[in-house]
Amino acid sequence: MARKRFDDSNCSVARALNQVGDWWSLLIVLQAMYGTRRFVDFQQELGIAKNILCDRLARLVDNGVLKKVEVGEHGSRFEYRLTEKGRDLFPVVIALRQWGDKWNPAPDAAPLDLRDRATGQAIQTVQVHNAEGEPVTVRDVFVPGAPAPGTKKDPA
Amino acid sequence: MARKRFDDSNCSVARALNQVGDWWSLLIVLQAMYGTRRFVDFQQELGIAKNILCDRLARLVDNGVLKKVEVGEHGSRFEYRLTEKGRDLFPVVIALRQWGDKWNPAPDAAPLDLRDRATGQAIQTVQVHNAEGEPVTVRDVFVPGAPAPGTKKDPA
DNA sequence: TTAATTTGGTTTTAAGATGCAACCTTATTA
DNA sequence: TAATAAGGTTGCATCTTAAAACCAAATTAA
Repeated sequence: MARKRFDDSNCSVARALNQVGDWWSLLIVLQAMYGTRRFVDFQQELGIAKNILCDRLARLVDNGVLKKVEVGEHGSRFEYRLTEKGRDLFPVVIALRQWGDKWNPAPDAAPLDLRDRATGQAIQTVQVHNAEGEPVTVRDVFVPGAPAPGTKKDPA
Repeated sequence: MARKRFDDSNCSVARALNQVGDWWSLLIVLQAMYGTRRFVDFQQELGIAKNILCDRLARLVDNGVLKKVEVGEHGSRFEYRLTEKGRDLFPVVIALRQWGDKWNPAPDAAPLDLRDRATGQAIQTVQVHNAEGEPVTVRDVFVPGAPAPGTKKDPA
């Protein structure tokens, strides 16, 4: 059977995953944030098959995450650049990267050292903040109107 | 050919995606954050096939994102609960959800209204902050030692 | 106490997705 | 003019996936 699609799910995480939730798409976005723009560069840096790269780039363009720009200097060459929608994935990618660095430290690579251009200092760990700006965990929050966790059925 | 695995990639995002980067895993984590713990509840709420759910739960347990707890009250029944590693995905999931709400607003569902238990107020949008606590975008940051974006090769 | 149901799985089977290699077309370079 | 690079497309073998059928143990209902 076909892989399930979530285009019309009423969960926005599911719909988001429909756009960037496969193996390669988010890595392509990550590479784009690192400055990669050209087909061959994506291919080499990610080690991705060309047909898959074609498909994913096209899909990301369709979804408005990337835009395909014909660069005139060399004739029919293209660049894939992040749109605002794509750049807006920055917190997602960074949060994921920090999670990976924390819980699956690289055997040989240093954790992400991302610095603010203005100050030269490292950025903070991405967290969820309440209205006062204090970090909160999943245990500190609730969804209005939803049953409290663990009380839905079969309350153990 | 088999799907490429990234267990030993030196990119922590790739390794993170190896653990929670497929379609279902992150949705399972999301459901777990909403309080779901039982096999059947995951199945019903996600509409996922049982064999896939089995596989993903086992994989998440293997990766230390969930733990499988035998609940004694009814004999051989189990609960799947988030570990600290799993709860630590909170900023990732929330950032993704907010991105989805912003760029692919639900046709019929309201955007996430997540509130701080202590204050009752809505949480903030997840952002990347510099050392001073000011939000930064992908354009405001750099990786020490890396070439500036767009200057690597074939500088257009 | 027997039958039906729930829970948590495994198996089977098809339709898709993936990776690799080969090929193709249009530019550019030698 | 030949060779190479960029950006794809096509075919094929192999995996993965989804759905439904099936299963066994533990409850619950009658």
